[in-house]
Amino acid sequence: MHTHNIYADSVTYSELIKCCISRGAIREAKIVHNHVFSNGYRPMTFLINVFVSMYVKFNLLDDAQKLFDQMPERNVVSWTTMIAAFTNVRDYDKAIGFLILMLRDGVRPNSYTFSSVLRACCKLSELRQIHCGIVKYGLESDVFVRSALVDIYSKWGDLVNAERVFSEMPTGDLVVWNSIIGAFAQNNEGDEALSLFKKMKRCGFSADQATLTSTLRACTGLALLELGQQIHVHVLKFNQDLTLNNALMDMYCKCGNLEDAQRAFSRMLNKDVISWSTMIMGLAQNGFSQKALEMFEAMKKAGIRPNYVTILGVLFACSHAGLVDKGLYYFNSMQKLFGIEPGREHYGCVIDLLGRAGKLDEAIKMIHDMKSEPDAVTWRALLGSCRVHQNIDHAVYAAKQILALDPDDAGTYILLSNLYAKSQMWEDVAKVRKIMRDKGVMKEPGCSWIEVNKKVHAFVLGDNSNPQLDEVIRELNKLILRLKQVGYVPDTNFVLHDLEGEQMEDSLLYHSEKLAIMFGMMYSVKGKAIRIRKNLRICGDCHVFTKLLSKIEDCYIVIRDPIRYHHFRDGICSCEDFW
DNA sequence: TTAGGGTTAG
Repeated sequence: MHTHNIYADSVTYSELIKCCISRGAIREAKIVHNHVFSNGYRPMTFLINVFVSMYVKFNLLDDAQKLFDQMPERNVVSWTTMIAAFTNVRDYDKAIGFLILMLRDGVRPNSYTFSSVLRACCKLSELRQIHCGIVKYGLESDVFVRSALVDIYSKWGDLVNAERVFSEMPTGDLVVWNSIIGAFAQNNEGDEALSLFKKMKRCGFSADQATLTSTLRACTGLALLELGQQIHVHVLKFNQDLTLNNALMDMYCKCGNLEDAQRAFSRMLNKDVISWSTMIMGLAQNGFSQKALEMFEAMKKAGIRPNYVTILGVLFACSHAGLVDKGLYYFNSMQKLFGIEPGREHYGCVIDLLGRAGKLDEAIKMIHDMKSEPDAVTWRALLGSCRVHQNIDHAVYAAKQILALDPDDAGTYILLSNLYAKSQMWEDVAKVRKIMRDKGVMKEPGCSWIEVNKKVHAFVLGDNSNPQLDEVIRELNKLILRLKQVGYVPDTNFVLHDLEGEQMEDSLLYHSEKLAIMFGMMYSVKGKAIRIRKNLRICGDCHVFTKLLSKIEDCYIVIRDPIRYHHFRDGICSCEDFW
């Protein structure tokens, strides 16, 4: 048989190997391999490629490489198979190394090669070089190459070039659309992601799992519950897609709708570590710490191994419920119990945990004990606690550390100046304000969003462009009067700077969340939850205001700030005034 | 006739 038609033999062998691969028959495949290479038979390059890729598919990369090394000649497929294999196991160095060897060998890369190797770029400059290669070889219009380019530019945060690759070529398929929608969704540009989603549908493409997952992520970022619910309808078509259901659950959690999140969670037949971690973190951020910890126990019982992120959720729950001992227990034993080395973020949670509980000295000690270098986020956790406990000395210390690492951090200047103001240290307030002016550091204006009838309404402190603003303020004034009659006193401690009396109270009265809540009360369906998302953390006065309001007007209000959620009902907030 | 792109939790 060996002396007859080599080509016909090769085709037969490759069919045989395909059979082995589809059945996962490694032993049989190896027998075929040995047979082919015995008796001095010299297989064609394409047949050896089949064996190389067979070993790759069986995750036997060493065997694949051994065979590759022995090949008398290698074509573009041989090289590309190895490059793709290294990229898939994240051995990016080797993938790029093989690309260079391939070029040196005089083999011309094609669209398969580039679509595989792009993920292996470890910096933007490397990516630019490979992009040049793509243009040079005339492969920039290949849809596989384009989707890979869009994706990798977005992973490096370069949305400008991602968008350029997307829009400068008229050709495109669903995956290219998914890449660009995912690019914006992953970089917190939900609005743009959603508008591309609409555009995609107008172009006649229908959404698949990946599209819906990214679109849900955009809704999650913007807290668009109504739109998210609309997408939920389409999710049902892909009933048990794990990734998509995880995204759906997260959307409900981040929109403060825990009932639907839990409903989605319990409907899932398969749950992975992300499903559980999402639910744990979702419960914790919404103030249901106890439930989050119960969920963690259930997860372990279900035999799912916690990972780095899971433990962050657990620590977050402990810290926001004031469970110091429990949190410290998990932190101190995470290595032993789950084999997870505490990272910077875990330290951040524990510093927060200690700080909230008023153990500021222990929190500082924890920072000094950290294995990794503390970063601005670490110090901010401490500063937040100093704010809660009004500890000026430690606050100044923490603020200095933050500003050394991040000199333009407006939030830190504001926090510091608020602390000084609260302690009536007006000279220090003025000093901080002066530094801000000199450095040109601008305070991010407070902004709140509310979705009513699938439309998003934004309220920004000091911005009068909203046409309904006058009406909202009129109603808000009436409401404030009613609240004052039942004991509401605006807490001017939260107004920074040098305003006095009436004026001081004014800027506080119109904080963006108050406007958004008022708008919600005026225009959304009565009895329905009023859900607000805001860009800054809620201030103490708005917190008091909203609690009282939920009681007097018998309404349910959910406010999501950048860190956590507040559910106001019947005069009580789910955070138990601890945030 | 072998090789390729997009989706989830902090």
